[in-house]
Amino acid sequence: MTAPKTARARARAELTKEIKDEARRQLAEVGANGLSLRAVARELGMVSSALYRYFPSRDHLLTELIVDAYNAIGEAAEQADNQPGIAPRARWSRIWHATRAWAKDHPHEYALIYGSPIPGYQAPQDTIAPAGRVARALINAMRLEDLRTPRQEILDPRLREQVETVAEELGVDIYAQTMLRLLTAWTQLFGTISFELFGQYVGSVDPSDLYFDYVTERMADYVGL
Amino acid sequence: MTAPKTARARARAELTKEIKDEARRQLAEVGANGLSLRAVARELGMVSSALYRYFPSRDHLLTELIVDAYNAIGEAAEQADNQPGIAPRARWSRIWHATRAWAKDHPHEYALIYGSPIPGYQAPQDTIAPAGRVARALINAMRLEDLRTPRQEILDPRLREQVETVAEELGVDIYAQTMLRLLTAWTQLFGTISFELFGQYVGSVDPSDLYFDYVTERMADYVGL
DNA sequence: TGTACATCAGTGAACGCGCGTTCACTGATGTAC
DNA sequence: TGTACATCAGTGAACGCGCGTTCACTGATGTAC
Repeated sequence: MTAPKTARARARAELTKEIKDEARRQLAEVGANGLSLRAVARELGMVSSALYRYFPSRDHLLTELIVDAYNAIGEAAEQADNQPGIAPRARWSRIWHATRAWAKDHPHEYALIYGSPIPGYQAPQDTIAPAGRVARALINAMRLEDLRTPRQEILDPRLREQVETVAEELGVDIYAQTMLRLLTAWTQLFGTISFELFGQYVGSVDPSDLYFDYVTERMADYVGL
Repeated sequence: MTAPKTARARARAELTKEIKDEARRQLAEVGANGLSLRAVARELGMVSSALYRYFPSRDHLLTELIVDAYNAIGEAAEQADNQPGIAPRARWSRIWHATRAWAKDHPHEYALIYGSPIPGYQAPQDTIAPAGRVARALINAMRLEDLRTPRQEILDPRLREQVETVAEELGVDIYAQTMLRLLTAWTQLFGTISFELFGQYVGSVDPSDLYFDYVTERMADYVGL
């Protein structure tokens, strides 16, 4: 976080970045499980043990890649929503499309965060906050009156409690039913992207561009936009 | 498919099953990428080369596990819907819950089919048919009048064509908009299960039982049940 | 401004391990006559 | 029913490969006085 001053610090920051970039490149070829420190070092013309000056272990490198990926997709979503004076429904649509675009541009990083968990790997706390950025962007796109629209739906009181806790933690004043619908739309967003990237739409809506447009609209309706 | 007659054939069928069972057991521990023929053989008290009498390669074994998993989750869905005289909406709900229950009971087999693609592995044609069984079960639960309810929704003609092709292949007379909503609900079903199993609901709707009930109902509404 | 010492990056060898697949082979089971 | 031959299952050794991590080390960069 502090600005690098010495040549050594600058070199360190640069090499750290190069290691992560090369690791990302390899991720795209062999997936998270195949990611090998030795191969990364080889590609950078270093000896494998040198990497241990930068990352204490393979898992630590993976964790950084995961956090970076959550932040990158979150930032893509936020960037799509940085234009002033746009109607909520258009903002919603822009966020959906930007999220999908990032995923299609970085399929293996996407798989790293929204695919199967890596066996033996335990996600540390650091991943939780960045993991919520896309969801947060979607909520931000909604007006207060959208969040507070009441609905006639039976709701189990224990489920209501669960979502009200989440809303509190997010610091959002949101009607429980709307929160649930947002949660469902959020699931739909990533479910649709995952199905597209992981090949489940082959033989039905593949290519999925039009279908994605369609779902974006349906889910905007669904959350009351 | 033919009944085993000779002792040799019986032994072969049994060992093939034992190999797959052991492979599934290991899948649960180390995931698809970690699945090792040598480890499977070791566990069965065989020498690793012996497995090549049963499966020509590791990829072939994986393919069989994938096909088996699709069939198992499909069968779970169908089994849930084999009781006569139940209303469509209840059938829908039973299928949703049975699918989730199978996934929770077999998280690693679920990840094998609905998680990130295995790098370097190419799914052969054999997986396509069994992959559709859950979707087919959902359609079967609906009445003809549910499938044919018209809706006032703008639909891109190219998207309409895409889904009408699917409907034809399925041999179902279904209104295009309803087909799309089914596709969305199908995505929601697996998106929700994946998010639950892959840990995305940690910190919000975890445990997810009540939330899953809720989504099941919302999606039944959504498809017009 | 110059020197002495501390910090750090990168090396190269080693440890201990695992993997998929091939191949020539032995011995048991099945088949045709 | 018995024999001769063909088929098949399983062995054990080998090929050629890759991995994460540790450790004692050299030499360059940074810091304090």
